[in-house]
Amino acid sequence: MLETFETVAKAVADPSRVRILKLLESGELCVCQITAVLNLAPATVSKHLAGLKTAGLLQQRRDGKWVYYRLAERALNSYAPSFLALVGSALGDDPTTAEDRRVLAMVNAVPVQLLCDQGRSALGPNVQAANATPCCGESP
Amino acid sequence: MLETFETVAKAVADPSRVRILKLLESGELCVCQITAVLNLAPATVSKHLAGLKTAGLLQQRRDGKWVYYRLAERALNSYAPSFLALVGSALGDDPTTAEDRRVLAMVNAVPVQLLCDQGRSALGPNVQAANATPCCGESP
DNA sequence: GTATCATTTTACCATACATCGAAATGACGA
DNA sequence: TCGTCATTTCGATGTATGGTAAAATGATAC
Repeated sequence: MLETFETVAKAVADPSRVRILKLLESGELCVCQITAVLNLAPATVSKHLAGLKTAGLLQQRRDGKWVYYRLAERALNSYAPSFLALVGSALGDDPTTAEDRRVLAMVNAVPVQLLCDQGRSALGPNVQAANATPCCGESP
Repeated sequence: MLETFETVAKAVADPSRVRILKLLESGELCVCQITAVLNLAPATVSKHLAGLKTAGLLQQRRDGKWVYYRLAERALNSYAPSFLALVGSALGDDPTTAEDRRVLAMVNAVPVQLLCDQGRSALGPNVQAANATPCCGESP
C-alpha cells in the first residue's frame, strides 16, 4: 500500500520521467522517438520507461522492431490513475513541456525508420542545441 | 515550474513524509508529537518537516517552546494543493496509516510537556515495539 | 543573565539512483 | 541460418538522499 504509493510517487518525482509522461499525452511513441526528444542515452530512457511501467503508469506494445509506450488506460494499481490525472492537469504551460512538444512535432514529421537510424540529426539543424546538456557555452 | 513540481513530488515520494502528511490531516501537531509517532530521531523528523515546508505542503507556528506544523491551507505553489488532495484521498486504509493513527490517539492523551520529556515511553507499554526498526526478533 | 529544553543545523555514513558505454537480447529480413 | 538493428540489461560512476549523533539555536523560566 504505502510501498506502492511510494513507487508511483517516486516515478513521478523525476524530471525526465515527467517529460516522458507529458509527451505520451498526445499518443503512443516508440522508444527512439522519446529518446530523440529527451536527448538522453537510449539506455537511460529505457530504464525510465521500465520504471514508469513498473509504477503502473505506462503500457507497452511491440510492433516489429519497435516498442511503443503509452499512458496506462486501465488502473494497474490503486494510485496510478490519480497520479496520471495530476500530471495531466499540471505543467501544461511549463517551458520544458512546450519545448518538448515543439521537438515532438518535428519528430512526428519524420519516419520512425529514419529517426532510429540517425537520431536527433534527422530533425534538421534547429533542434541540435535544444535540451542538450550544457557543455560548451554559446559565445554571443 | 518543472523544478517546483519535482520538489513537491519528491516530498511526497518518501514513506516517512507521507506518514507525516497523513498524521496532520487530523490537525496540527508539534514536532515532538510527530517524532513520538514516527519513532525516528528528532533531527530526522525536523529535516522531513523542513522539506515538506519547502515544498509548500506544510505551515509552521511557534507556541512557546514548541513548534506546531499543519497542512498548508493556502496554495503556496502551483502543485502543492493537488498533491495534498491526492495524499488526502489515498492511503485511508493503509495499515501503516492505521497504526500511526492508533499511536497518535495515545499521543493526544498525554500532555505535550510529558511527551517531550519522556518521548515514546510516556505512552505506556503497548506501543514500544510499534513502528520500531526490527532489531532483535521477538521470541515466541 | 543563566540554565533548561524543544527544535534545527552540521557533519558524516550508508544506501539509492540518474546517467552512461558496452554487452546481451530478440525480432526482422535476406 | 545469419547479420542487422531497436531495445534492454549489465557494470561502473558521480551525485543525491535518509538516517543519526553531536553541536548550535532560540525561546522560556528562574
